[in-house]
Amino acid sequence: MAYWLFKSEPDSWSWEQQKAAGAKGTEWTGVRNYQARNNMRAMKLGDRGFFYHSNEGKQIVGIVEVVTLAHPDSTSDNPTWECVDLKAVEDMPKPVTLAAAKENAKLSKMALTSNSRLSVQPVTDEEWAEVCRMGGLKG
DNA sequence: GCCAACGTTGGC
DNA sequence: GCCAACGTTGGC
Repeated sequence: MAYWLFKSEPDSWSWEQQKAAGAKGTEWTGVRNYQARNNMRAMKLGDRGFFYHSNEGKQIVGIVEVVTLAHPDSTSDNPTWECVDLKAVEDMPKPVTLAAAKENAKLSKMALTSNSRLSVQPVTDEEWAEVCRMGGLKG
């Protein structure tokens, strides 16, 4: 299984809204960046991701799961843009802030800290385990 | 609200 | 195909 990180501004799409979408999940729309789209194309059913609030909060607040493979983004006329569907799995018992991630040497190579502009990022097994530990989850 | 970093666009 | 100009993102 692969791990990912999804960024969203809570003003446009928040963790609360994601949870409200329930078990069938909802499209992760609005990605208009090739690198981010390619990451979504590489996703498989059951892959997991962190849900990160940018701007406001600047912290990882929950875990999501990929419930459909990449398909055309229904909010775009251009079939170039694709997205997956995500469902909320669980809250981070203790949200992991960007500041905390930056201070952790094990996370120094994480895309979140080194390429903050990328909205859908790969996460390594080691990074996943470390963030889960910081957040109070087993992983 | 500012601005640095990055990605995209478009003229040549 | 290069690169300057521009727009957007997101941390501060």
